[in-house]
Formats: sequence, structure tokens, C-alpha cells
Amino acid sequence: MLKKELAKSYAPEEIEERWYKEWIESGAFRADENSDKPPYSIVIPPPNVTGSLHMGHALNNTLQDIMARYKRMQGYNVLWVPGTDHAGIATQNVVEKQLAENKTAREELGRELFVKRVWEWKEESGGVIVNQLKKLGASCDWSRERFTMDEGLSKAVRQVFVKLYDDGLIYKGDYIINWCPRCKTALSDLEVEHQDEKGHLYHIKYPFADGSGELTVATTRPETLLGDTAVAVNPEDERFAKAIGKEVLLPLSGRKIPVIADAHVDIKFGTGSLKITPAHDFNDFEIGQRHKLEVLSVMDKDGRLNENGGDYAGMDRYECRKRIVADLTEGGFLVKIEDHDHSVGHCYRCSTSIEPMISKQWFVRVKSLAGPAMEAVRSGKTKIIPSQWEKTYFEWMENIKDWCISRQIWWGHQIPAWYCDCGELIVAIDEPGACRSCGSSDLSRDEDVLDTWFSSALWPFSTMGWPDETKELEKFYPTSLLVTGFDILFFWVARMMMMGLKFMGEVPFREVYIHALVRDSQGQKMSKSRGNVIDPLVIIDEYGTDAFRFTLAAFAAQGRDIRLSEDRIEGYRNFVNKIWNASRFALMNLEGYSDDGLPVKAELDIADRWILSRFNSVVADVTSQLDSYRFNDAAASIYRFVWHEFCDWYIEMIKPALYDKEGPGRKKAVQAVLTHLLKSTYRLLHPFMPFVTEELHGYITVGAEGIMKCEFPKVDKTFLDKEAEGKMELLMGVIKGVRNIKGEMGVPPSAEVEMQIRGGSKSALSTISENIRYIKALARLSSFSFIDGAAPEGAAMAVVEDMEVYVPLKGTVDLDEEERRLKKEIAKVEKDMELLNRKLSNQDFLERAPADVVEKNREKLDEFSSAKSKLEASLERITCLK
RNA sequence: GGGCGAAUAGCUCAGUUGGGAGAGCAUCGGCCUUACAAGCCGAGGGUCACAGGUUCGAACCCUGUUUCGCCCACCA
Repeated sequence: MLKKELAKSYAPEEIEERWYKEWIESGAFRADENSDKPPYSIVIPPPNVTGSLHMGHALNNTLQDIMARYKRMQGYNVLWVPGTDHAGIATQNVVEKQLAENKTAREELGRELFVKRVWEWKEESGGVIVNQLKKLGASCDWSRERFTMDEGLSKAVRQVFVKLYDDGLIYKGDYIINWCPRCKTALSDLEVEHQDEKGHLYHIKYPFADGSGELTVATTRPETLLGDTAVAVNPEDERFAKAIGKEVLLPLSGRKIPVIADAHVDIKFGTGSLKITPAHDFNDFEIGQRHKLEVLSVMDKDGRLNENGGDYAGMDRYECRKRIVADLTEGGFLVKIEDHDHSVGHCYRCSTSIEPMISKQWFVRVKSLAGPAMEAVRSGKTKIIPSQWEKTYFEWMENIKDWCISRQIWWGHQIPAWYCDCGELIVAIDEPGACRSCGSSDLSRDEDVLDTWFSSALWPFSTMGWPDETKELEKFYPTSLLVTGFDILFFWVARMMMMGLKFMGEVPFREVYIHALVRDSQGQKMSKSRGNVIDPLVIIDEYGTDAFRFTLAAFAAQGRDIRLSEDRIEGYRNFVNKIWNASRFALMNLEGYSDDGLPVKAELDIADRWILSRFNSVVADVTSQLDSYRFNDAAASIYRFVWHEFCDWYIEMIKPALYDKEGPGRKKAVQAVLTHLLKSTYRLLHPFMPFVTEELHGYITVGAEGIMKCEFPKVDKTFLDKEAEGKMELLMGVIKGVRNIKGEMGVPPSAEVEMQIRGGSKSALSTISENIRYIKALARLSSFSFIDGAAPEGAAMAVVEDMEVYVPLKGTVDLDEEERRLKKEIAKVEKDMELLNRKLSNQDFLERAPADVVEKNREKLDEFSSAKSKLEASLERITCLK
């Protein structure tokens, strides 16, 4: 029997830990690859192993968990694959920092030892975020946890690389790339973050070699001057028509370089002539290609001037800039320096200014992969939600550039390419024993590793065992849903689309839900490097996981950033407590009750019919809201129902029955409805608040299985009851009318008053008399009567539908107060009437608006006008009494 | 330079085919009414950024403006 006493308020810590452990032990999260239930699969966006849970993760994983739990309860065979990403540069940086603290460096350790060291770090500290996800309640199938550098996933990476290479989609070559002088590696275009910086525009004279004057160029980067191999002007620019084809002398060096014409040069910008440094600027590189200019590199991998830098060799790039400017000034070459704001690229991992450099790198030719990836979205094979992101996706895909995939770091998937002294390049899945050309066994492997996102791109199928043909792939690929932030739409989503289609011949996911970013109070993205992070774990400690999760869901409106407010979290913490206490109340009143399910309809009272109707209507709402990823709407629907319908009204209405004041039959019926509703509400809430619902569910269902084995509530249309809802509206209206009078007239809520009702339709009156006990209890009445004839003297009055509700306050009634109150009510009604009158006297409205709209407005006007005359009559009587 | 989004109550935000403006928090007044003071009852509070347009009717659709945010882009 149910006889447990709950604590007075909900204390999350112990309960959360206990239940998570229980779920893991019972295998509740495990997907069954042999089950014939319909599959539903999600792969987690793998957090960096270096990471710790931030708000973005919390939101992302809460939404995934809501869907996973929802679908599981709906009877799907749910697979949620968890795992982490090796995060090449980020992880390497972490370990390098540790080495630096010990006054050593990776170069001193050597590659093998360094990589070993990173693995050790990963084994020790890499699991932090996984445990934090568990605190969040994430129902991942941990038995299938993956890491992007697991053996299986690494094999998948090599296989993909080889296939792309064999298909001519991977090539190696000398190109200008983004170089981070601190990480000492190439970066893809996406890994460069542009920021506006205040800089200068230096105007520098380049004298003509024939002594016929000079050209003045404008540059922001004078330190690259020694790498200039031309000066360009626009062919349309009449000012420089004669200069084209001449030569100029490079200042500080005297080297002769040609003046060329190229349409890229903007006539209106700067001086109209542009120095060309093909080795250190993306545009200049292209211009150089067009004009077959020499590519002269003047900088080394540290960002220092190299041997081509003459006197400046060995100097840091910024130091060099100062020196060159000084020397130009001294040599009379510097015309002027202007302030100039421009955007400068920075490394997304360490924020160092990017240096464009020529370097031999590996690239993926992505154009041919992008086509099918676009087509899949266009045709609806993959749906992006909210759909406005599709446009962004298409635009990027259409302008996609080759992807630089090699990185000059050690932590990651080493490129499966081997070189032989004979010049042969062998690309293979496994290390070749000998050169296939000359037979030499003296092969050296390419030093570079792959971009981290290369392995992430394979995640949806590599985690399921590809390239083997596994049951998992057969059952769970394509995955059902991907939940991610828009910040990695290109980095990750787009690339998964391309790779999935190429290697599986099928999209990686049916739907992609793009959620907002959780930002700080300035609207900035939260990140460790900015130091503006609010720690979700602190929030969880303070308010509990369920409250936190519910808050995130409630904030997760589509297409809008989230600025987390602690007030809201507190509010939802209170909501959790409300549910706890409603349950506590129920359990106190269920003693001796044995659950036989709902009684037959005939035994249900108006209150029961109403709340069951409301519940089923909310189930319908929540189901459709979750199906369309409107998490905030779903949260709001549940909140409103639980607090403002179930707790505020239903529980209050059934108290007398529970306190044995309405007979044993009624008590049992009420207990049954209460039990049913609580159980169903826990199930409805479980995806949002897994812990408290599981705990409470265990109290109310005796000896049953855990809540996760229960079915998510389904709409039972036979309970949808418009009649009951209409009658309840009336009853609540009367109760609110009396409460309003009390509140406004300074009568304490607990003081019992008399109520008289005058007028009203037959059906309204019978609804009231049948259910008068509810009104008596909730409005706290001492007595009640229907009256005919004259209105009572000295009574406060409220209009409810077509009735006048009087609360005689006799000696205590404050006439001035009642006069004020009535005037206020009248003013309110008049304002409403004015709007309606204006509408209804508009001929065009009457003619063109749909008939039902017109009719509705007419009815409302009638109601208001009748209410108004009643209020006015009452006001008149009050005034007479004064 | 291109694109996307936002502007609604003091604050944080909802508002899904155009049909009398909502929630939470905060504020004010009244309540320890035997689940909950993390609570209960009542109340006040908005020219829906601005200007036009479409429409019988606009927070919502169209045009323009202002402010803010984000993404992309090679203006030296």
C-alpha cells in the first residue's frame, strides 16, 4: 500500500545519483541491435576530450536526451551513441602547456613519446566531460562509447583517405594556406577567425628603374615588402597607363620588379597601386599565378624573417615591421601613414595572427562531394530545422573551396602516405612493406596528421563499425536526428553530409535540429578563452538537474539566442518542488487505496471529466510540440497544466472528497483519478525531468517497472470533453468573481462570505446548483442562494457570463470602495465595447469578414453590453445608499 | 561588401497559416486556508523600434529607416 511520507521539499542530489546508477546497471539506455522495434538513432556531437561541460553542451545534450527518452517511451529502439573527439590542436596545446611548465617541449620528447604522453593525459583526464554528461542525465548507450582515435575509427579514417585519394579527390600540392606561427601548423579556412583590428595603411614610394619618377603603393604589411615580386595597377586606371610594363626598384633592396596590370586592383582604394607579395597574401598569390610571378617567401614557420629577408633575417614579423618602417622613413620612401581598420585572421585555437604562407599540403577536392550534399537537402532527404539554415547551408556549399586537411602537429590521425627515395608515393590503409616501384623497404611516412574534422565527418557511420558491415549500420543508419549548434554547421554538418553520401550512399541523418547558442550577458559566445563561462555544474548543484534541464528546454525557442537568467532557473526549481509537493499531498491521501485504474465514466464528476479532458488535450499539444522540436512550447504546456490547472484547481477541488466529506464512493473515484493523473504526468514530464519523475513514479506505482519502461501518454479522445470544460469555465468564473470582490474589498481570503446569484440561464443555474459545493469550498462561502426580483442592497457585485453574482457585505461593505471597483470594471468593459462597436459599425467589416468572425464579435458585444448595464445598475444602487 | 536574425510589460522572453496583446521573475495589496511561504488569493503595468503600404482588420504580410547581434567575404 502507498504509505510513504515524502520530505517537505525536494532534495535532488542523492536522488539523481542513485537513479543514474540504477539506470546504467539495469541497461535502460542500451539499444538492441536485434530488436524488431522501430529504430531511432542519434549520434552525439562528440565533445572535445579536453572539454568540460559548458552551457552549449548542456543545452545540446538536454535536447537530445529529451528526444531520446521521448522516443524510447514511445516504443522505439533508441540508440544514442556517445563519444569524444580527439581535438587535435586543442589537445596537443593542453599537453604542450604542461610540458612547458616542466620546462620541456614536444620536440625534446620526440614524436613517439609525445603522442604516448597525450594518450596518458587522455586516459587520466579525458573522461571528465563524459561524467558531466552523466550528471546531466544523458541517456546515452555508454556501452557503445567511441573516441575518434579508437582503432576502429582510425581504420575508417584511413580507408576513407585512401578511397578519396584513389578517386582523385585528395591531392597534395604547394599552395598558399593559413599558417599559425604559434601552433606551427596549417589551418583550414574555417579555422581562421577574422577580427577587426586598428591598423595602419603605409604609403610607400617605389621609384621607376628608368628614373622617370615613382609609384606609390599602399600596404598594411610593410614587413612583407622584401617578398614583393611585382606592383599591380588596374588596366582601366588612366593614371598608370604608361607605367604598365615598366619596372620599379624595390625600396631597401633595389631589386627590379615589374609593373603589371590586373583587374583585381581597386582604382579607388589607397593609391590605386598595389604591391604584390605572392608568398604572403591570398590575393597576391592568385595574381602571381595569373602573371607567372616568382613566389618569394620571406618568412619562416615561426613568423620570423628568413634568409630572403636580408638584414632583417631572424627578426620577428612585428619587430621587422617597425624596423622596415623606420628604414623606409630614413630612406625617404615613406609618404605617409594613415589609420586603417581592417580584418585580420586569427587561429581559432590560440588566437595568434594567421600568416598566409606557401606550403605543401594535402587537400580534399570537395566540389563534386558538395553537389549530392546539396541535392539531399533540396530533395528533403535531410531536413534542416529551422529551415532558414538551409539557405546558409546552400550558400556555403555553393561557394565551397578545397579543404586543406593536413596539419603539422603530432596528435591525430597520421596521413597514410609513404615516400620512397625513388620518388614513389604510396597511399595505403596499412603500412606497405616495400615500395611497389623499386622494391625498397626504406619508406618514410608522411609526418602530417589530418584535420580533426576529417574524422568527425565520418562519425555517424564510423561509430557504428564502418567499414565493416555491422548490424548497427543496417539498423541505425541513416540516423534519425542530429542536434547541434549552428556554429559547426560547416565544420561538421556539411562535411558529414558529404562523407555520408560518398561512403554510405545515403544521408547521415534524416533531420538536423539546429539550436541556439547560449550566450553571455553581452550576447557573446561563451568560451573558455573569453573567460565568460557560467558553469552548468554549479547551476546543477544549486538547483538540481531537473530544474536546469527544464529551464534549458523552456528557453529553447527556435531561431533565437539564449541568455540564461538565473531567475528563470529558480522559477523552474520551484516548479519541480511544486510537483514534489503535489505528490506528497497525494500520497498522504492515498492511504488504503489500491490502484484499480480509472473508474467508469458514470462515476466521474465534472471536476474529473474536466481535468482528464485538459490532460489529454495537453498530451496532444506536447506530442505535436516535441515532434516539431518546439521544446519551449512543450515545456510551457506542461508547466501551465501541472501548476495552474492540476494543482491550482483540481487538487483544491478534490480536497473535501479526500477528507471523507463526500462519501467512500466519491473518495475512491477521486483517488483513482488523482493516481492516474500523477502517473501520467510523470510520464509526460519524464523526458524533461528524468530524475524527479522516476523517483515519484516509484512511490505512486507499487512494484512496477521503472518509468522508462512505461509508455509515453497517448491521447484518449474519449476523454476530450468540451461540455465539462465549458461548465468548469463557468464555475471558475463564479469563484474568481467572488475572490476578486474579496481581494479588492480587503476581505481576507479565509473569511467566509455569503453569495447570491441573480439572473442566468437555466443551464448555467443548474450547473451551479449541481456543483455548489465546489464554489463553496474554493470561494469560501458561508451560504448561497438564487434570488429573483430586486438586487440586494449593499452588496458587491460581479458579472459572470449572464449572471449577477452578489456578495452582501452588509455593515462591512465599504461603499466608496465598491463604487471605485465597479467604476473600474465598467471602464474595462467600455473599452472593450468601444473596439467591438467600431468594428461592427464598419460596413466593410460586416460585408467582407467571414461570417463566423462577425458573429463572434456580435456575441461578445452583447455579453459586454449586458454586463455593463448590470454593473451600472449596481453602481447606481451603491451611489443611492451613500 | 553580401547574407541571416533580433527590437513586444521594469527584467528575461513566448506569440505556428492576420481576427479583441501573453508567461515567468520583479512590483503593489491581502493571506502561516491541515501538499508546497520554493506557497496561496487578488491587482497594477505594453503607441508590439520608427515611417509608409496591403487589408474590412496588422505585433504578425510588403517597402523603407534606425539600433543591436551573428555568419560569410581577398579591399591591399
